[in-house]
Amino acid sequence: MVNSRFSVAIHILSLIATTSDKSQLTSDFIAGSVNTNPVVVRRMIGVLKKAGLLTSQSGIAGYDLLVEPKDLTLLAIYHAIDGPEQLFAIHDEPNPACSVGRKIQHTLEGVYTSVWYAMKEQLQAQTLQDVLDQLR
Amino acid sequence: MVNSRFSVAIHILSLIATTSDKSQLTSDFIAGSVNTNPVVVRRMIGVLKKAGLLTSQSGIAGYDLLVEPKDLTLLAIYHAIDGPEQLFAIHDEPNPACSVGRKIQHTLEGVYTSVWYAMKEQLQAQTLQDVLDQLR
DNA sequence: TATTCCTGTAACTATAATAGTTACAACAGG
DNA sequence: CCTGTTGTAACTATTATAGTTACAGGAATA
Repeated sequence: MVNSRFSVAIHILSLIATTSDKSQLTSDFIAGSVNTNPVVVRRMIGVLKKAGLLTSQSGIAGYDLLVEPKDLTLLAIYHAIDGPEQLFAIHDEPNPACSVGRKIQHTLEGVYTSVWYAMKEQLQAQTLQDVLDQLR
Repeated sequence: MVNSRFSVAIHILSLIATTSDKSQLTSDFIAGSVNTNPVVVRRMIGVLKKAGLLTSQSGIAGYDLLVEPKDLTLLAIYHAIDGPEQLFAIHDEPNPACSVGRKIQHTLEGVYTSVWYAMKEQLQAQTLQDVLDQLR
């Protein structure tokens, strides 16, 4: 199972999208909703900011989305947090002297790529707005 | 990224399927092809055996598949090694006092389920025989 | 200006997953 | 017996993840 960063990122973005009172929207407040540490939140927000999904100003409470929820696909969020394009790890340096070992990496890459594409399609089909609609 | 057990399992099963000289097929030989420790191989084989995919006899070299490669889907292998049905972790105990926190877990479960189904379909569509064909 | 609240970030710690390793009991067959 | 093998428990090393402490610096305001 992959880590919970993707979940936390979606949670944070949902809060930013739905909280109208910006002065309330501090990393401390967000951390209280996510149930984690404010630094973990600020760290994640730094990543999302770097990816161009939101803005913030040092010293001032509040964050703003730079992309409309309906235009923000879950795939874009996934990429923002640097989610891997390969779901399954492939073991290192299988034996090239063995006919299976020689070709297994390339073969598995093909298999995993088809799996990843199917996943990708799902992530692209859903936006932050869809998530917000379900949160109501 | 998920661990490499799935890759190792497929590698091991491929070797068992393609090695005709059973006396050669020891955990040591397999470990040499995978490039890992024989105990790691025996451990994994124990798991696959428990799932009913192969047999072995204590003290005797050689393993035998119990399912025809063409009938063995990658999904079955994935399930055998207890691959999680949920790809992404969801953070624990979001704040129920917050409207987002209250519903985020359920919402994300729905999102991740649709992603998992797409993945599942791909894993079910490919068999060990497909892998063997590509290894040639 | 001093105070307060906030962001941004570095550095450290704790925990858990993963894989690798050592060790050894038990089985098979010459 | 002796050798080579499987099956398993137990331990270690490495890494990823998340949580935490600490603090520099911006912004607003009394």
